[in-house]
Amino acid sequence: MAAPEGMFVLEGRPTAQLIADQLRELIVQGAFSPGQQVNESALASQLKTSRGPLREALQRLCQEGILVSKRNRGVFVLELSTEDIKEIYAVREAVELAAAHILLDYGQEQVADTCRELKGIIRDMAKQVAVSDWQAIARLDMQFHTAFVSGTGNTRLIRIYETLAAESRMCILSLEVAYPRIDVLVQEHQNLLDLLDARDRSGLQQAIKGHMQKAVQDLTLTREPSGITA
Amino acid sequence: MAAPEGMFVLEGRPTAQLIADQLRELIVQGAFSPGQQVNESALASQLKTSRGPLREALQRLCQEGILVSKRNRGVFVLELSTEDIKEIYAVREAVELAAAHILLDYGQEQVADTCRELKGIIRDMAKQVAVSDWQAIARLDMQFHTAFVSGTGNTRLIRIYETLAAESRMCILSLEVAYPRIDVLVQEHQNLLDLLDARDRSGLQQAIKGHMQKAVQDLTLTREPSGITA
DNA sequence: ACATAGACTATTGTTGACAATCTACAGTTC
DNA sequence: GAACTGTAGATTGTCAACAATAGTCTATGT
Repeated sequence: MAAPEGMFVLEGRPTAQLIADQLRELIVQGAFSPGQQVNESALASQLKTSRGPLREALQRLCQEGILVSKRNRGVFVLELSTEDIKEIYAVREAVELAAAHILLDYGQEQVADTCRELKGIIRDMAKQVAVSDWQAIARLDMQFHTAFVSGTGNTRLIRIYETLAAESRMCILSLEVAYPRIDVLVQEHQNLLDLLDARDRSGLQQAIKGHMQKAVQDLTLTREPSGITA
Repeated sequence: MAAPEGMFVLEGRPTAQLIADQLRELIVQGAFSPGQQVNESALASQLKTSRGPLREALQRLCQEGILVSKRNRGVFVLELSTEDIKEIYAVREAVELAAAHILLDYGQEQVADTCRELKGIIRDMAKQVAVSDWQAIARLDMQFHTAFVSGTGNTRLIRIYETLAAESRMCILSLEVAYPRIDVLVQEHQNLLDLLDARDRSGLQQAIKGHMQKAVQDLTLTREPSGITA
């Protein structure tokens, strides 16, 4: 018996995961300041739940890396160092490069859906750039890259990237307005899309590397004015 | 006041993490059969703890992917499909390729420690091959690759790879003796080490790709005799 | 005045009991 | 005999109270 279309099981996912998703969104939106301790009891009552499920959710976020746990001390919001930023973008580069290769191994028609989705995101991005809604731009930026990786259909790659996306949003958030080149932003993503659509493997590869390198530069320069490159 | 050398805080890590590590090792060693339900109460008493901490540990393992959780049903040991195997090795390839590039961007002397460690692992592997201790061989195999990635020093990349390593061991376990070419095993890893030591970037790149491709072939062929390659 | 020892407080870690939900089996009806 | 409904058992999900730990503040002695 096939379930009627549009009818889905109520809350099929575990509660802890739902709470974790909610909390993650709060954190990447900056509801907590970096380094701040997360009080279990307070949060539990705020989210209308008990400490048990909440602790399970915190466990998840600790493993994802956006929270850090210290025994008998509690959990704290991750403080990002320049080292962290470099790490995050190095891994993002690796994942996106892999995604690019996987996508280009597929046929043109299989990539079409992804291209269409990316195109839509770029259009939305352009709109938000016109209004200078930074929060929305940051979200769409990550949405673009997440959609790109999702195109591979590799669930593990996608899961990994979602974690990286959350951390990236924290990076961007932690230094406020960190998009020094708004005008280039849309153009740069459009370029990635064009290269994918043109199936230009080495071009796309180079573009991804460049995109990540620039991001790290932008993010680290505002932190360490002269750049203490070890 | 710096803590005295060699003296470490008793159980500095959260309990849930310790339990998770213990459980992961049990699962990877095959103490549970794939698809089997994990009974919380039973496990809790076995591990001399309560259901609370145990559930937190299970959350961790669910997120890692070696357990799957169904609401109001419980958690079950992951059943690996051929699709899963392809996914896992695709991501492993991506991570190891990234690790290779990062390592080769370092200086020769920085890579030396990693090479030394890898050499030791290969030596141990050769010993276990002589005795045909499959469990030990599987462990050393993953230890080699984990050490390789650890050489990068990128904590995020390492964490990702540890999860993949656990899943890989489950792959190998689920089809019993899955090393059809014992003699080549040591040689193949030695080859990877030599290429790293020689700083042969493209050679190492190709070797990693080949290594992973062969692994997927070995693992999937025993499952689907004629290979239903979609 | 400074350092140290003690108690105090706030927060986490753990436990056991209670409630909600699902699967399986048995009984009933067509 | 087959299909459906209702009940029973087991297991997970949730909660609130208890215990333990780390950090802080104060008091005391040198």
